[in-house]
Amino acid sequence: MKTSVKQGQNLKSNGAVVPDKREAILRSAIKVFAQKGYFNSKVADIAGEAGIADGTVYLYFKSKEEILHSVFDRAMEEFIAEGRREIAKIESAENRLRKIAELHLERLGSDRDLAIVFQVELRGSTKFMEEFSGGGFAEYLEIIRQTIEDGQKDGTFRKDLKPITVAKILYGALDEMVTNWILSKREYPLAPMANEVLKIFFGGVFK
Amino acid sequence: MKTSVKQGQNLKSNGAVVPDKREAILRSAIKVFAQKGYFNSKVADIAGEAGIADGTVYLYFKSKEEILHSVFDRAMEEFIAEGRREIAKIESAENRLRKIAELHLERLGSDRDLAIVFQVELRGSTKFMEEFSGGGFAEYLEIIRQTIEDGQKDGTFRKDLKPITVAKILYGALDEMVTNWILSKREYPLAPMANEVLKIFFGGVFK
DNA sequence: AATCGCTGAATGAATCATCATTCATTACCC
DNA sequence: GGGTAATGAATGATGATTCATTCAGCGATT
Repeated sequence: MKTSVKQGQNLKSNGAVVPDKREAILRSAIKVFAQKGYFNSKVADIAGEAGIADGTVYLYFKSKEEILHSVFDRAMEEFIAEGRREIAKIESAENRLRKIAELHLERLGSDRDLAIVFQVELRGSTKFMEEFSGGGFAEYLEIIRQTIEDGQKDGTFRKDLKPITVAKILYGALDEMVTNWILSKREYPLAPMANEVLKIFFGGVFK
Repeated sequence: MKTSVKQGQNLKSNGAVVPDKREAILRSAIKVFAQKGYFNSKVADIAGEAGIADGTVYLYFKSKEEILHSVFDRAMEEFIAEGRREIAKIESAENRLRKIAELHLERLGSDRDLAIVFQVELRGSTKFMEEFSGGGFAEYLEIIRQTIEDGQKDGTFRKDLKPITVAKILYGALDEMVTNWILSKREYPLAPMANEVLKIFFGGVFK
């Protein structure tokens, strides 16, 4: 009985249903998950937020869990794709890392709900973390690691540290910036923190 | 019907119930939460693990949530107390930070289940994170921040960065070491990573 | 151009399983 | 015996998922 939007029925030649509504569900889910957390979110909440009936959700997703999965998969995919694209243009390892850090914070900083789901919900279960580990996350970390290794080879970075460890440290520092930003009452732009992180990461804190 | 341990009934003069069993519940909860995650853990699982009846849990805790709270509060309290104690003995800011990093990784590295609850479950809800934020976590970060500030004042550390930001970066890096350690299939000692983190934190990655 | 099926999307009330929590009963200790 | 601790079966809520039913678009037919 809702607004009853005359949705120009997106059908494929075959008959499979396409986006539009699926997309709406995903957006709603991000919002609801961000607000109440995955386990405290009811499928009915998501449906309500999307302005559709509870049952409709199941025409697009097999289960509540699959929704969370999709949220993650889609975002991570885009994220990595953009990362690779941007990085490819850049010459020096230093500037590539710089770009990675900036993108990382810009992306999450521009969509708070998504950031919350990423920082908070994705970590909410070891199960998920493990899948995450084996999936997009590992890939992301690998990009950073590779860049570090490049920098070591060309003599920009010191060579007495394992690239993977260095990558984790950079990632961890960025990640913490995001988490703090999410939890902070104050509103502030996240992206500029990239520079602070990099100052330390590159030069250290010693005077 | 279990083992029926003749537990030397620890009663206080008044009549309040004391540890022993409460402690057992807490330990069991850490184990169970670590294994299945808070929301997937049944109170019955915890009781079972502790070898007591379901209802008994409620003689010691008001609710399932209170158990999680207690797990966190107790651990964080100890953690911070030990931190302060150890730090007080040390002269230089540099070495104080070194000690903080070591303790951080030693502590979590010596109790994997607790580490999992900390890294994964505590982040599983914004609600919890916020309480956490206002509580032990903020206190911990403040200790680090203060130490950085000390180091800036005595000229050990560069002064062009806000201490709080620097503190977050160090914390984030350590935190990531822990998370990776938890998720890793391989078994390796966590504590030694402190040194790696500090090398970068102090000196940076530039050659 | 009005009517008539037809098809697949959408609905939302009903189902069914899952637990957290309670509490009447029992066991234990002084 | 009296009081406290422990038990574990019963309760009650909750909420994911299902599915019988309705609805909307549309080509065919008259």
